[in-house]
This record gives sequence, C-alpha cells and structure tokens, in this order.
Amino acid sequence: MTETRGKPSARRADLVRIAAELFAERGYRATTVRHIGDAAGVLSGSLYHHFDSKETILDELLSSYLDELLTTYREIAGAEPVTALRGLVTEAFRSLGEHRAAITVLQNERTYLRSLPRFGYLTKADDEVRRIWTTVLRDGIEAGAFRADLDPAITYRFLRDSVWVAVRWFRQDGRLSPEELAEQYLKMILDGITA
Amino acid sequence: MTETRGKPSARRADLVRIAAELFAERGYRATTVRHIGDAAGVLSGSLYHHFDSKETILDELLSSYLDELLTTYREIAGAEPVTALRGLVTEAFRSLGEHRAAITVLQNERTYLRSLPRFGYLTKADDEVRRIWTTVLRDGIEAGAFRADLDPAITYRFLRDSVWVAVRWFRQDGRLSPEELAEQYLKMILDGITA
DNA sequence: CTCCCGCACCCAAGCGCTAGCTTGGTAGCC
DNA sequence: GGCTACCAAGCTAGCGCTTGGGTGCGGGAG
Repeated sequence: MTETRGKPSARRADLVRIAAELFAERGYRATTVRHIGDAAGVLSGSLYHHFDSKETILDELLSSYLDELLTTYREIAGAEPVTALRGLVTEAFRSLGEHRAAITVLQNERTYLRSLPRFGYLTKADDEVRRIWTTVLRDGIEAGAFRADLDPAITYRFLRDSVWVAVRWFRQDGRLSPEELAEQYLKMILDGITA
Repeated sequence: MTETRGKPSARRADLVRIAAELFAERGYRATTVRHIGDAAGVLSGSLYHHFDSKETILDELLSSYLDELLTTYREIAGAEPVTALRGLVTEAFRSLGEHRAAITVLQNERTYLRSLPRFGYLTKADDEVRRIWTTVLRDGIEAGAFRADLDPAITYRFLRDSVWVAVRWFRQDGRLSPEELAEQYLKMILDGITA
C-alpha cells in the first residue's frame, strides 16, 4: 500500500496537481493536508491512501520537474555558445508554463527544503544546472562570443536569477508567449538596454 | 506595557535582530517563538514582555527597512535617467548588506505577507518603488538614453528581480563590495554580455 | 545611608488550537 | 472476494500566546 514511487494511478496524479497549485499559492508549509483534501473533495485522512506523507506529494512534484529540465538541458548544452545560451533561456521560460507550481515552490522555499535529508537531490540538481550554464558562458568567452571582462560565476547567477524569478509574475495566458518573453529577455541580456 | 511602537529599548532592538536572522534562515512562518527565545537566551513567553505578537517583531523589521529604502529612492529619482538608474541599482546592492534579513523575508514570503491586513503597506511600498523605476526608464527611453524598443514594465520587472534576488547569494563579506557588484551588474544591464 | 517601592525583565506552567498522521471500517467494481 | 478509494473519529506534538509571580536595580523619602 501507499507506494512512494511507481503506481502512476490517475487519481494520484490528479492529487499531485491539485496540491501543487496550493503549494504555489500559499507556500508548501502553509498549505495543510486539510486544504489539499478540501480542494480534492476528500477528507484529509484519505490522502494517506495515496501518499505516505505530505512530503511525498511535494517530492513527486519536484523530482519530476527536475528530471525533465535536466534532460532537456543536457541536450541543449552541446550546441555553439550563443545558440546554447538562447536555448537555455528559452527552455527556462517554456518550463515556466508547464511547471509553474514546482518552480514557484523551489524559488520560495529552496533553502528550507535543502535542509531536509529527503530533498538532498535539490543541491545535486542545482550543481548540474550551474555547471551547464557556466560551461556555456566560459566557452563563449573563450570563443570571443561573449565579453572577455565577464565573471562567469557572477554572470551565471545574474542570468539564472533573472530568468527563473520571472515565475513570480509570469502567467501562461499572458499577452506574451514564453518564446516572445524569452526574446525580450535575450535582447536585454545580450545587447543591453542602452540605446 | 508592551508598546507596539516607540520605546526603543536596547534589548528590544537586540531581539528584533536575533529574530531577523532566524526569519531569514528558516522563513518567518517556520520560525517559532521558541526558536527566537532559545536564540536570545530566554523562554518564549518572555518575548511577550517586549512585543505583543510575533507579527509585531516582523513588522518592526520590515517597516524600518522600507522607510529607509523609500527615502533614499525618492532622492535618487530626480537625477538624469542613466545616473538615476545607476543610483537605483547601486543603492539596491548597498541595502542588501545592511538589510539582508528583511529583504530575504520579503523575497520569500511577500505573497503570504500581503494577504495579512497588517502588512498592507507592503503593496503600497511596492507600488511606489515600481513607479520610481518605471518613471526613470520611461524618461530614459524618451530622452534617447535607453533603447526605444524596450517595454518599460517588462524591463522594470527584469531589473528589479535581477538585482533583489541576489540577496540569496550575496554576502556582506564576499570578495566583491556592493559597489563593485553593482558595477558588474550595470555593465551587463546597460551594454549586454555580447562581445 | 538606609529603606522601600516601581519598573524592566524574565520564569514556570499551561491554555486553546491546529498541524500531520493513524486506525478501523465500508461501498462499489472487476 | 479482493482491491481501490474513501469516511469517521481521533491521536500526539507543537504552535502562538497568557497568566501570575519572582528578581535585581535605580532613585526618592526619611
């Protein structure tokens, strides 16, 4: 009963999606199992037929997002630096649409979650993402595509933060599509805002 | 007794600082009054001699930061666009050092806090900050200092997020001073990262 | 100088409440 | 008849906060 992994029951997936919206809106810790139950139309105790803890629900949400992101990123990373950077930024915005809830939770409660043994893989994922971006930047600087006076570490943090924090105001149904938004950002990032 | 304002007792100020560090590390909601008491070397109940609620501690932290920030911003806003933008960015980084805890809490729990009646002033402050930045950007675009194809609203969010979210990794004692860091950021923001 | 009172500061104990989670049982479907 | 999905009821731990009382110190009256 209550397998932590596997068993991709449709109901189980539904419940993850329902909980994800609440986690994103109110925060993971501020969302109670009774909230989740109400939103799903069941009593809070009934959730424990599907999951053995509230953490398990979050785990399923986060790990599935990170798996997909890293898979896509590994493919993009091989390309020529400017193309790769455009790809990383565009993919980040695209993922904002599909995984808004997961990204929001990660943004707002990353430091807390990393203190939980169960979510140790968050640090590993962060490290790989950082490695991919900084490699692209370093290659681009060496190849003369990016400015030579850039610090790859600072530039990475600047780009990563600028893009991902957009989850706070990004809406899937907004007036700009993820691709258009990525274009606006790339315009500023690549060429600056000076006339 | 237990005046919410006034009476700037030294002990009271100490307690705010102690609580601020915990709020920043573990989050406001995840920090219990017992944690604060432990860190301060008193029992949790003793905190209520100084403050009438946990919210009051946070309020004192946030409002004092916002007061200072807005005062400085109003002065900067008058200058010529590029100078003003440089000033806004530099001041933001400078405030990261002095008000790291307050900014961290605001970044991580802004949406929750805004739902509390007591913290309605956060929305007002946000509005004024937005007004100041977008005015600078709009003036700069009209004056030909910034690119004409920029959307002021998107550009503002991009800049604001990029700078403030740096609180997640910025350390007062890091290898770069706030001013040096602001220079690095301004280099990327104004002229882009392309060679 | 002494006495004592008021005040700032804190302790000890516990209240009411809600959190995540458990347990035993049941309705319906293959 | 077993399996999935759920209910009804309630457990324990920990939350923010209260209450009544104690301690040391500074300052005015005698």
